[in-house]
Amino acid sequence: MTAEPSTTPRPSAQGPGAARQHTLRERNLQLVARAVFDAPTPLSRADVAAATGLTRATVSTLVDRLVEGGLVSELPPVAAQRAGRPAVPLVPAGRSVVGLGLEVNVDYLGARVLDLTGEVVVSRVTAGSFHDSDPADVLGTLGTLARDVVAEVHDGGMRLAGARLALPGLVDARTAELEVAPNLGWSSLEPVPLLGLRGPDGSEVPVVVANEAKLAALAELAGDVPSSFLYVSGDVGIGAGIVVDGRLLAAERGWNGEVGHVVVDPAGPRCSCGAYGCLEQYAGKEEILRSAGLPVDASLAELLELLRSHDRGAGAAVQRAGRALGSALADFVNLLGVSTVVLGGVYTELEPWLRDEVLTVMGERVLAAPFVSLEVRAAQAGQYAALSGGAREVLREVVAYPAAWV
Amino acid sequence: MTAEPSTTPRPSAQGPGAARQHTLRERNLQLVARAVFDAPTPLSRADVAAATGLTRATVSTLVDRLVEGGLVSELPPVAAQRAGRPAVPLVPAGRSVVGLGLEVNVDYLGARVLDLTGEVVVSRVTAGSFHDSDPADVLGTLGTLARDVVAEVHDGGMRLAGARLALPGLVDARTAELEVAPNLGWSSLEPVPLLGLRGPDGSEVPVVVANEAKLAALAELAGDVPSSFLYVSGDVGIGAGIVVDGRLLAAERGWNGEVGHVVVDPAGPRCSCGAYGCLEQYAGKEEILRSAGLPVDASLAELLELLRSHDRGAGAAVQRAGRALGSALADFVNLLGVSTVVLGGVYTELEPWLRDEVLTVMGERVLAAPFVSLEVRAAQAGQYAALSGGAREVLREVVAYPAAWV
DNA sequence: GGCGTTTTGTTGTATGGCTGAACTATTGCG
DNA sequence: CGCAATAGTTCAGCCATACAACAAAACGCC
Repeated sequence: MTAEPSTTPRPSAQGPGAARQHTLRERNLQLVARAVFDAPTPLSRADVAAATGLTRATVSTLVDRLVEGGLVSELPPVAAQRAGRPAVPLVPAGRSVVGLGLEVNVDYLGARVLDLTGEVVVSRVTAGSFHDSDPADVLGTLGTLARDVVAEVHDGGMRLAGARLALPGLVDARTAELEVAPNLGWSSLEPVPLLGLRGPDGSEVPVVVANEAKLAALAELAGDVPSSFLYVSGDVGIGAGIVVDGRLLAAERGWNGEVGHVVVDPAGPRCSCGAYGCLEQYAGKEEILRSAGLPVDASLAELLELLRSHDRGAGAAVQRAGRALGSALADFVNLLGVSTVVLGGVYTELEPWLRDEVLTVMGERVLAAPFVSLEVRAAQAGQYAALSGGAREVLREVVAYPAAWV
Repeated sequence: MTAEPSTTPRPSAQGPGAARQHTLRERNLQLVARAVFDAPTPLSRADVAAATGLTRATVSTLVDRLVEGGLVSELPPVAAQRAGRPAVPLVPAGRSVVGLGLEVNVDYLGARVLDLTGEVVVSRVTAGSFHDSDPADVLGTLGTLARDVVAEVHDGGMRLAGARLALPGLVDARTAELEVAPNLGWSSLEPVPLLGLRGPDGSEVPVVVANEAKLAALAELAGDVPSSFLYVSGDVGIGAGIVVDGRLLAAERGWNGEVGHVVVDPAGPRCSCGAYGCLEQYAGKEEILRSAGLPVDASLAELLELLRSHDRGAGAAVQRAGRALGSALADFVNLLGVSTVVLGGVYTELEPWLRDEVLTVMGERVLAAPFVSLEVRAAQAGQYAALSGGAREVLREVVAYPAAWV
């Protein structure tokens, strides 16, 4: 278990390396895997051939490999209504290869395992309060939890492809270092060794660290969002993930999407970052609560309660946040040319009260507004989206480089 | 002339199509071409083999194809200082395959031809005043100019790979339609047919339309910029190009980089776009001139004159623009995670007076500022950068898909 | 119920492009 | 002048795909 492929640098399926014979294999395996995994309804080998442009002969050998490798399963052939030999439906293999999502956030930590069908195999979340916590302590706890989960998965005969650790802060994708996580009070540390995560057979489990909002953004891809969108996650801080063609837009060191400190009003209140009038001072969770007349450590439920009872102050607070958010998102859309915005984090449940203000301001400020239809919607991935997004991302790589598994 | 390849949809070198034997050829041709074109000093066949990981045998046949196709030239073998058979240096072929850049801007139009070495083969620019002009008229004039240039190139025995038309406005990349160009007074038209451009042998010349600032951004790649940067071009309007890994970041319909209407101050002056306090109201060319005490149709030279003589008002005007620009760029950098900003258009010459303010404000507002070194520099591509950038972009595609030319 | 039709999946054979090793070409050096 | 070193070429072998023929398993029609 805890397989070899993820440790190797990466197959040259589309890398800049020299293309050899086996490169063809890799690419076509990927092509076939994508066809099977992306199809809304199970395809047969012949369908795959038609979809990919490969011949049925080639598709047959490739599919056989994927079945052997445990990435694809064959369903019992179902007699169609038309003439001809019945086709064998191909589907993603369940409970075979799985991905692990891990997360530490301000008020919980958890682990979740997904299989290639997208189903949840195990999910364990523990509530807690990790404001100004000890990294070694918290990550050690998560590591223990993760080890249990990995063992359980292993006993079930599944193979773990890898793991993603989501953290609410600035993560350097190259060095796997957490630069700073203000709301945890953590800074400048390497989280992976602190997990101490090993497979039951003592093998290494490859863990990649990433920003929480970005992984949550990827979780949306399980739904019916377009392949390019902007995900904005509101909490104490405000993070964002930019998804283009189903993949995160990568920056030099992974430090993009820092929407929380976009200028809303240079004459506004001073922000913790040192500047004035940042978005966080208008649409951050604590600021919304405060301006709704609640204590900053109040729960989202309390705010929703007020909103549902048409409380004046709460309504005004959320409207104020909506205007600021709309202004920042308009900048975002002008710069990136994306037309769909998904609201995550606390914004998900506030969406009914935020939506109108956000759309109004965006309509005013987005230059291309007359030509495109801007869409703002609530996130659909449910709670602990980053856990699912992380696991999903691991599995996306499996499908993208299936050659390592056959 | 005016070759066939660009009309075909596109070779499947990295497209999602099925990988066949000849796909290997295409990819490795591309690999070898890139190696030869990107090398700072001429490589031999053996060097290319070492750089790409292909065997010398394979490289030899591939290079022979590229030489036959006129993309690569062999220099006379120069006896090295060390032992062994002297190597044959390979270089991009000059005056063989060429790209055409076209542009209509507010006060000029022009055409420029570059060859694969990056050298200018022909360049013709005509001054004019195209504020509120007739599109058919102006594009017809440009078409005539272009036809002359194409004929000249053809008579010189060169082959034209294609053309890019740069326009200062919102261009839909899919439909090749110009949505709106405020400073020309144009809207909703198809520019390419109005050019009426045909090769001397009556063949079609494939023309792709693009935004002027984006093509100017690509021209910077000829210099020593990093492969990812942000290009901001100041003029009456303010445009931007986002370059990631040497390529423009593509949005759904090509409408990104609209930095001119980013929020600087919601309490600021009303903008022509309908919103308040847009960047253009602080750092647009006309606003800078006005606040420097010059008429809005004054030339950049007059402003520079004032600045050089340490005029108070002019200095303050540029500082004000610099602060606003810094604020907008900080948002940009926070969102995209790029650390290099190139100042183009009128900002190029204003850079010495802008730079400090821009960097100061960015240092305050960029969240990752403590961890990265932000760089702000003046554009280096010279005048009419979009002409060079457009021609360059045509040739980049030739190098990226050399299989069509061998 | 047999038989043609239709569609799926498999089994050869042919082909193109890369590798690897041997070979030729051309220089420097002792 | 012969040897070592480096560049480039030639040729057999291999691998993954295409193409075509074939086997399998249904339907339907008389």
